[in-house]
Amino acid sequence: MGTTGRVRIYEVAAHVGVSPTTVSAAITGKRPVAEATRQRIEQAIEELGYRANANARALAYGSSGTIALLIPSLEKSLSQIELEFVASVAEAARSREYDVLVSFSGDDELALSRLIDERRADGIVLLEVFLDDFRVERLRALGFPFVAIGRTARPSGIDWVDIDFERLQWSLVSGLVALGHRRIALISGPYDLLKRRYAPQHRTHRAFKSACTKLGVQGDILYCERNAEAGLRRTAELLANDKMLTGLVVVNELALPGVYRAVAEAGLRMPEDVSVIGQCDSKWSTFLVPRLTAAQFPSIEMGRAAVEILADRLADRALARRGRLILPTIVAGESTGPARVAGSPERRTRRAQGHSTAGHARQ
Amino acid sequence: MGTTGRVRIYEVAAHVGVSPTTVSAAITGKRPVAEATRQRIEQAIEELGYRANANARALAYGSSGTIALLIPSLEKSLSQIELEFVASVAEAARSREYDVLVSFSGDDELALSRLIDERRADGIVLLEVFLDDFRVERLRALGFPFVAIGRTARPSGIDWVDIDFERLQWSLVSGLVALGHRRIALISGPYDLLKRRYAPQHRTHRAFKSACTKLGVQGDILYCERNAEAGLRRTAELLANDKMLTGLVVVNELALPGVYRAVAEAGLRMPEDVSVIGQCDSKWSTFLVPRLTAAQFPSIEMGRAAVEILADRLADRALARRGRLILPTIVAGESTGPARVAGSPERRTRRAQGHSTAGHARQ
DNA sequence: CTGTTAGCGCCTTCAA
DNA sequence: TTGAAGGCGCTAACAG
Repeated sequence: MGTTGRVRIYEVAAHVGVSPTTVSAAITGKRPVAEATRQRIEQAIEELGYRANANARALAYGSSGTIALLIPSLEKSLSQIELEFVASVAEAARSREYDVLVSFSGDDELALSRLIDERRADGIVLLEVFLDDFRVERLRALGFPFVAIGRTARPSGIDWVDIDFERLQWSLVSGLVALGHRRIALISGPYDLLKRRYAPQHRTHRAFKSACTKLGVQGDILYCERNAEAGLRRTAELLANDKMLTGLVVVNELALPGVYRAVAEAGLRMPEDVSVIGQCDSKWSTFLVPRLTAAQFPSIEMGRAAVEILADRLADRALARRGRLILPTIVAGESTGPARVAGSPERRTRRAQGHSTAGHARQ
Repeated sequence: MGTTGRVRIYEVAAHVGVSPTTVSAAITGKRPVAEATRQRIEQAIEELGYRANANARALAYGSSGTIALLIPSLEKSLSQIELEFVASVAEAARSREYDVLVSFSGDDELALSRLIDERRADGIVLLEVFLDDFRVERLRALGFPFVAIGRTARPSGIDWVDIDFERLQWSLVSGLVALGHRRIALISGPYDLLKRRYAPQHRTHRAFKSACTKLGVQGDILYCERNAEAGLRRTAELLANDKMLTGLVVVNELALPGVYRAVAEAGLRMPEDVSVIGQCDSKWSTFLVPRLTAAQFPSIEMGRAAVEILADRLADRALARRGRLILPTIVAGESTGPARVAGSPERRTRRAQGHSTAGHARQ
């Protein structure tokens, strides 16, 4: 089946004794075909193993049945979160009969041009959006169908899917505060990204600060490169400089392993001495729970939603622009309050006592 | 630039005052064009923002400038390793001016047909190869260009890139034995995959057994589903049933977190009581070292090699078939010999003593 | 209901 | 060195 060298629609037509047009009609269903002929055509297609050439069809249709996933690499390494998007978008696209072109682009200008001007994709799913994003502006100006995962400062005119940062940070911070934590820190991405107005970071910071203010606790922000080494080094500094700190909110997935180790190497226990909440992919969280409370990044849900919106738009240009906020699921680990009442310098003294953590003994 | 609605080669030709043929010639360079005209053409292309329609070009050329990455999902979840392939293949392909179509296929028959019969891709990179693989057979029968990441039982007639399992297992097992371990286990994937003749698993088992035999140590094999929960449960059973076990070789990346936790929850220390060597992605290994010795899975190197071979073949059909073995880099953690001389039942007694692991105290 | 004609946008003969 | 004509394989518009 389909193992044949080169079967065109002409071969099928000749085999049945009709014109190529009729075969085309039978396949696309865009015009009526007599039941008898349609059956003979279908049989011939089966026998000859015919499949329409996608390029010829794309040329005739003016569209390629392909959506592109544009992933600018912020730095060299990809987080698990970003990679999960690929899988979820690919799967969602497949169920709607779209192919997926991935573009890990360093040069967005060129990549966009390939996709749009060369007509390689009918629509685009955009990752890693900035508050001011030239890609978004350009796509909107062109009227090219796209969905942003993340959103610009004023996203009213576009389709997007994003995390509900406000509710997420409120939920995380208020959770720590309810447990008795009074001094917490946000371990974020590098300052450079913030300066470039990387949207998730901006919204996270604003939401974190806002939550801390409303709840009356001190919340500092630590900038940290997106890798484990930086996480280790920066967190070690943080813990050494601020002995009153008892709660960490980590939104830098790639740094998380380092944070984890820094806490351990400082002789502190999780969660008794320091409670850590991490926003990360579900695989990491599986690993880190029960010591960690994890906000599981909803890559799969977001990827699916993006493709759904994009496919709808490709099918019908008349839709209103859509935005969708998604709240990550929070998997509660063994978070507890600080071992001593926060405010006393007791936290670090436990270190000298050399207590055991074997077996993750609870209480 | 390139922001224009629809610029065809005709527009460029008209703008310059030559025929489309000449413009085409200037672009492809497949026939001489006067220097003066070529310059005017290039300027017009720049001004008008012209880019050749990829579908039309593909139709005329008979090839699409696209390679496909075919990723059968063995189970639901993708390991970090598999996902790294996507990134490395995409990057390598980009530098050779190929687009990458990803296909996370459940139904390979259909996916292959889309790619080959519908001419969506010029070549294929195949992941997750089995010893007998119908995809390989079919692609070979068709003479369709492809590179397998992994290899069939007798891969002489195909292009492939694979791990050097023999040398890897020898190196891992002999390393443990040199440290004094006499009883070790391989934590592998599920039995189902082995039965289906999943190639990496077969080769790993054979190499592991062979190394154990040559070195005169007992090496058992534990089958384990590819997720953290199974890793935890199965490893806990293993440790409980075999108190003499002191060394683990884990080739199941998705189970590794569970293995790690099982060791901790059994009250055993790594590496003093149990030495663990894991074959996993570099991000995991960053997290796990220093307690773990890691064989870093060379996804990036393999992805690059695959694209390189494939691109060469697409450029020139006359090449001899190529195979390439790659040996993972081994990052040595704190592996040590067993705490007591192997052979005595001492390993487990340490548990009752309730010693501390705080700060990963060395010695 | 079906066939003929024309065109999607590019490339490649073949003449000039 | 250049242009005109024809084709890649399919679909859309128009007759019949």
